[in-house]
Amino acid sequence: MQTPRQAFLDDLRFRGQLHQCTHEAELAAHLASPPAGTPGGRRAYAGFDPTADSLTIGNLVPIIALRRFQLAGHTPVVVMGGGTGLIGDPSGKTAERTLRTREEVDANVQAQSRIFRRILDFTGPTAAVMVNNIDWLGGLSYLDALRDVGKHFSVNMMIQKESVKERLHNRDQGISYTEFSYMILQAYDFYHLWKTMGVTLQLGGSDQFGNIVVGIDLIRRMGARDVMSQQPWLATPGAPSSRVVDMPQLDAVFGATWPLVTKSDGGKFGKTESGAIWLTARQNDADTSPCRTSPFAFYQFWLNTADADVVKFLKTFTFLSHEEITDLAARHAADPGKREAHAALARHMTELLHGPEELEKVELATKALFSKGGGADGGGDGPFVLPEDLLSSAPTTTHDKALLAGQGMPLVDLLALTSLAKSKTEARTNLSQNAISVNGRLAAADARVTEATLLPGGLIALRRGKKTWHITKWA
RNA sequence: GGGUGUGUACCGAAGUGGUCAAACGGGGCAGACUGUAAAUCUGCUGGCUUACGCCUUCGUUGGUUCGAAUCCAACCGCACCCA
Repeated sequence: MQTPRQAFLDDLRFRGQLHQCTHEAELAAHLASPPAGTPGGRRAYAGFDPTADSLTIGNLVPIIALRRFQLAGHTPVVVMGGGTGLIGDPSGKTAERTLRTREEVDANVQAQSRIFRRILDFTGPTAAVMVNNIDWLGGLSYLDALRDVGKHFSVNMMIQKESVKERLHNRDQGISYTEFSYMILQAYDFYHLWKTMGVTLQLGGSDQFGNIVVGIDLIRRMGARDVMSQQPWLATPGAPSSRVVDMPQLDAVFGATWPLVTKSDGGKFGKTESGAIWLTARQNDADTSPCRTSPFAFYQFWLNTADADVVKFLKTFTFLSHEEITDLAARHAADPGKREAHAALARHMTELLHGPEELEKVELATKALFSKGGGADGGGDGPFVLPEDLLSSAPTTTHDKALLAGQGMPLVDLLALTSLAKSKTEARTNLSQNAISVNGRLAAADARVTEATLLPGGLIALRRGKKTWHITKWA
């Protein structure tokens, strides 16, 4: 019987989340046997770039990987790139990045930490640790860095790296010395975490494998000195020591990567027509304005996962057990139309990021808007009931109530003022195609809105197609 | 610095004096069918107009012409080659 700590890698493998891994067998053994007196197990880290004040679902994979690590009985370490974020990672980027100011980066680090507190457990023996690499990179002197760190890097090796090579051979988009050095900083991060906190594993996306290996290399080189001074956590009696006899502890440093998330239709994961899917709805807890991605939109994103992707996403993103996932996959195969797997995915993710209360609201709204005979598609019987969530998630505009007096105004004119149509012509097109509903009822091409159209609260709810809503307020 | 190309709508790409709001493909939006999928089919895709039609647009600015995306000039951008 495996212990949870051992099972970490197998879990990742089941979920298709193990792409590359250094010394897999040794890593498995390493995870299985943390030294006595360390209830927190082993320590692994993943880095995050504070380029925005929130994270998108593209960033979800590393957070979830850390949480899996934690659930397996180990200690996750979140490294906020407050320092590296000032530089910018050239991986996968075709153009030099714009530099952020230090204030921007600091603010982003603060804002993002909410998300980590939500998913990771910061209490108990395996309490997650959050650190900011500005704390050690910020104080690094240029000369010291060149002497102590830079000496271990061969430029010949660095220019072989894919992320750099691409930019070197691109005639009109070169790479600055700044971004070229990014690799060194990331490697130094790993070294620093290893030395001061005993972090022995770095997790990252497959595009990070090169950087991770460079970090491992650096630890082997710089660490040779440190071993001599007998760092206590390096004395790991249970650790495998077969590889390098004279320097066993230095061998116990690992990297593992997951594959980049792809969609079956080749589209970019995490992007919709209306932009990226964010993990938070608001700028901060005090903010009440609708922005980012509402819980409703978040839920809908997952619910609309393509059939071909749904099982993969369950494996990648949820903490459901292998049995539950296998079961859902079977049910999905048996009756795709029922969309049980989609619903489970959407529920799980929404609850994880937004909590049970929000999930409940979102599900009510979904039911009201989409189920047959619900408020939005009532088809004539009973008053239209506007789901509360729509008020906060749908785009809203305010208009002068005087426009509704008497004959009111043509619906065409109103649509052109909303996010639903860019011009009257477009509005007319939509109307003639029976795409527009007012307060849940299909609207005629020559329809007008009057005071009689108003819902309680002075609102009129417009819908284009099946899913696109716009709320108008009248005052 | 020299040469040769090239610039058309959201993107790609036809169009080389009137019949051009500009073929075709992709993308987008909507409808039908379904499951709030996928695939398929249909419509729309510069603006205003119930409509006839009108207005603005083919890198920019001028010019030739009754008439210019199309011809001329200058300028700007981009690509490749030479230095």
